[in-house]
Amino acid sequence: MSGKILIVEDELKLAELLADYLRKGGFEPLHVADGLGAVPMVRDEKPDLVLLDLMLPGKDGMDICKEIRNFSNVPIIMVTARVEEIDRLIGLELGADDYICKPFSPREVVARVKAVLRRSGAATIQDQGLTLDEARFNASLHGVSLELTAVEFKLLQILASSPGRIYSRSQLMDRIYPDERIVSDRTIDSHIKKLRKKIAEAAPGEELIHSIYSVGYKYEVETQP
Amino acid sequence: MSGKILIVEDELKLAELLADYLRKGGFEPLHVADGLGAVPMVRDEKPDLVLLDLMLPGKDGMDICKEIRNFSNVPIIMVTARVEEIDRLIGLELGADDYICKPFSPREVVARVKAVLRRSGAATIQDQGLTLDEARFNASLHGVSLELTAVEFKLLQILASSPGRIYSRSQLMDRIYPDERIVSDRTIDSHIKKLRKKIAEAAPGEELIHSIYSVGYKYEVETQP
DNA sequence: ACAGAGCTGTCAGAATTTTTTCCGCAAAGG
DNA sequence: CCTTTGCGGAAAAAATTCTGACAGCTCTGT
Repeated sequence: MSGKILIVEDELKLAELLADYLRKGGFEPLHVADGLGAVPMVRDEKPDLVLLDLMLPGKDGMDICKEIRNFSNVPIIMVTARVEEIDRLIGLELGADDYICKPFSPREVVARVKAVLRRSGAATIQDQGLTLDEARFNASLHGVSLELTAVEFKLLQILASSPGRIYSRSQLMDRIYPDERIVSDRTIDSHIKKLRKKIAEAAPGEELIHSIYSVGYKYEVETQP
Repeated sequence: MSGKILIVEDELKLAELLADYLRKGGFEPLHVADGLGAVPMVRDEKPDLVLLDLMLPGKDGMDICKEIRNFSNVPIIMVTARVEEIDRLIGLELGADDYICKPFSPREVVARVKAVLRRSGAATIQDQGLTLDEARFNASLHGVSLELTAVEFKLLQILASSPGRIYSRSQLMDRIYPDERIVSDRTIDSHIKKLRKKIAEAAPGEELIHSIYSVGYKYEVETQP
C-alpha cells in the first residue's frame, strides 16, 4: 500500500512529524502550509488522500473540503483541535471521510490513513449485479459486458461509487473533466442516454440511473417490496 | 432507510449506553450479546451498520467480520480494547471500515457511526419520524419515502429545521428563491397543499405542517395529551 | 497520409414534470 | 355580518429532461 498524501497544515513542526511517520509507513507525503494553496495542489498533484487541518490561515478548512469535493472524490481526513467539534462537522455533511482529534499520536494517524485508503482505494466497484473494474476498463452487469466508452465508464463510476447519492450535472462535469473545460449541460444528458441504452440492452427492464428533476442524476438499484 | 445499527457487544451496560446514545442520534439500535448470533442477525435484519466488539464469547470478532464480509458489504466498525491492537487489525485487512479504541466516549462512537454511514447515505435532519437527507434528496416519514419535488423538499427543509417556528410566506419565498423572483403569495399555499397531501399519504392522520392565520406556516409534530 | 469507424459535444423540438396562477368556497376574525 | 385568509381542484405557464440527428474529432489500420 503506497500513495501520495497531501498534508494541509500550518504548524510546520507538526507537518514534518506527520510527514516523517507517513514516509516510514510507506507513503509519499506532500505538504502545503496555507489554505489557499491546498485546492490547486489537489488539482495538480492528485494525491491519494488529503490530511486537512481545520484551523488554517488564509482559508477555512471546511470551505476547502467543500471545494475539493466539487471536483474530486479523493479521501479526506479532517484534523481538528477539539472532540466537540466533530459533531458539528458531521452535522455540516462536508464529505470528509474521517476525523482525527488533536492531540493524536502519529501512529494513529498512519493507521487511519491506511484504513481510509483501504476502503476507498478499491479499484473495482461491486454493487448488486454491477461490476466496474477500473484497471481493466471493463463494466459488466450480471456478467454481461457493457462495452462502455471512456466518458460513459467514468460517468457510471462516479455515480455508482455512492449509490443513492445525487450528483448535479456540474458536479459530474467537474469530475469527468479534470481540466476546467466548459461543455453544455446537455452533454451529460447525452451520455446518460447512451449509458442507459447500453444498460437496457445488457439487462432489459433494469433501471440503474435515475434522474431527479431539477437536481441531477443518481445510481440506484430498484428495490422491489 | 433511517439507520439500523447492530451492536455486537457482550457487556450489557455498555451496549445499553451505546444504544441510548445512538437512539438520541436518530438511529435505531439493535443488540446481540454473543458472537454466534451476530451473523444471522446481520442476514435477517440487514442493518445499515455494525458495531462489532472484538472480544466476544462464543466467537472471535475477527472471524465474525470475515463471515459477514462473505455475504454483505455492510459498514463495520470494530471496537477494540487497546490502541496497539489497531495496527495488527489493519495488517489483517479484515475489511472493517473503522476502528474505535476503548475506552471511548459514546458521543465519539455516534460521530464515527455518522461519518462511516455518510458514505452510503447521510441524514441531515432527523426529527421524530421525519428524515431529510439532502445528499440523496430524499425525505421519508416513518420509513416511507415522500417523493418530494425540489421546491417541496426545500420548503419542508426550511420548516423542519426549526420545529415550532413560524415562517411568513415572504420569508419562505425569500429562502426558496435565491434570486429575488416575484411570485404570488398563493404559490406557497399551493406547495404547502402538495406537501401536506404527500405527508398524509405516507402517514395518515399525522399533521406536521400547521397554518397560523394571517401569519404563516410552521412545522411541528402533534403531541398527544 | 487517408479513409473509415466510433466517440463527443451540440442543438432543437417533443415529452414530461413541476411550478405558478386562478377561482370558488369555507373558515376565521373582528 | 362582512372582510380577510386559507384550502382544494384544475388549468395555464414554465422549467427540465429526453431523443434523434449531426458535425467535428480522435483513433486505427492500411
